[in-house]
Amino acid sequence: MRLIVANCSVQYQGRLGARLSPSIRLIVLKADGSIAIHSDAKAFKPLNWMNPPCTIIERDGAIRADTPKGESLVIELHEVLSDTKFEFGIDPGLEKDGVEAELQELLAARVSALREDYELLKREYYTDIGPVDLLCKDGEGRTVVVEIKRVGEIAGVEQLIRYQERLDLDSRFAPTVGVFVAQRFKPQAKVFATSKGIACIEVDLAQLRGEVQHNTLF
Amino acid sequence: MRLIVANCSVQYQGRLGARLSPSIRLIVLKADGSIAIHSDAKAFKPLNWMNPPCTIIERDGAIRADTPKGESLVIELHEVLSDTKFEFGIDPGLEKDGVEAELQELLAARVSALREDYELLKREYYTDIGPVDLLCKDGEGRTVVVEIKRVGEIAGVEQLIRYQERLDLDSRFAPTVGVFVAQRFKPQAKVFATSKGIACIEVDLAQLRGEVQHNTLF
DNA sequence: GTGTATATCTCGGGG
DNA sequence: CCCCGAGGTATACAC
Repeated sequence: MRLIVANCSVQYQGRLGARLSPSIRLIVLKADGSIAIHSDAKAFKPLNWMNPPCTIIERDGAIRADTPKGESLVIELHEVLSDTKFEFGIDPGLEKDGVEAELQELLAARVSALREDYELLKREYYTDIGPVDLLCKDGEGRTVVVEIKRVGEIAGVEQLIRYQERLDLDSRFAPTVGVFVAQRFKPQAKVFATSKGIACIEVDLAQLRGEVQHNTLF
Repeated sequence: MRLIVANCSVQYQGRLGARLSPSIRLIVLKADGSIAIHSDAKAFKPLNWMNPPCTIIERDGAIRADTPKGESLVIELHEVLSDTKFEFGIDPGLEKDGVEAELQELLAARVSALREDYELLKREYYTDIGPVDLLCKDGEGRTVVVEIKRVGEIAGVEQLIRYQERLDLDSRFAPTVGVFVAQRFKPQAKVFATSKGIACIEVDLAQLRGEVQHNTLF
């Protein structure tokens, strides 16, 4: 990783056009060929950046990066305050928990937590318009399409409806029942889902963890 | 801006849980109180981060940040390779062109580019479920709801349908006509839109710029 | 490669 | 505050 602190101007042309007039900024050149230009505010987003693969040329106080797709980033260095280089090695990477995937995993292991008579048919059932989180069968033999979100919003309801419409075309599944599961629901999403005949079930991650743990132990 | 290169471990607890086992990384502490931890790959996304407002405490070779909302980030510094500080001043900021807003502006200035008989009623018409990009009237006096995207995808069609359904409840507008405008359409989105009776119009940004320019000049 | 969904999304704007 | 939508979204994953 190479870190340059410099007064610089930047120009990006590609998916859109973007310019940075002269100011002091941090320029990060990473081992994978990526470039990021940061101001002294906002942790997350660089002002400008370039993703690999790109060819980087440096000369005459300027750094230029071009991608095969025709994007270009030009950094003019007016005054370099610092220019250092470090060897990092390979990062072991980030471990996460509490994302939607874990919620899906926990619910797949115990769909009866949603409703007693549910039985899991398939987790991540792939339709040609995207994957259904959980496909279940209820006590009356109806196919239940389950969409899981951390936060239940309108877009999730629409996603669920798309899947239902798709599966309703298949005689093995039609007519389907839709169930929207989340740790928290936006009120509008709940209203919208209900108006479409979709049940909203609020689940608690910590509680689910405990239940599945209990299931595994005994 | 303070730049620390160090062998460190990181733990985040908040919206989810995340851990980083020991490795060399770049830690960026910005003037606004934000913190970002970067590995030597991927330009855009930090491995871990913290947004302001947060209170940062440093002691015993550890940096700890807490937000009022109960998020916490703990960085343990095992070995510091570099620790430098720079004054940046205020950044003049990023200037962009070619984003959706420009497309919307250009089309608002000349809705007849979409269809000859269109007349603009209102740009950014606010409904209670979100803003309609352009509200127009066609030659037959029908209300036209226009949704603009740089790239036309299924989600955009659903957004448009939501607005239409909302405006169809209003006798001043009902029944509405839906028009989906983009510089480029995903085939699925086109199929879906057409099946819902929504017209897809592909526009060219450069051409629109020229036309509006022409309009302004003569 | 395209297509789809997720994200500690971030960021900005309006009410 | 929240809600909503855009983003050069990035990133992961299945087909």
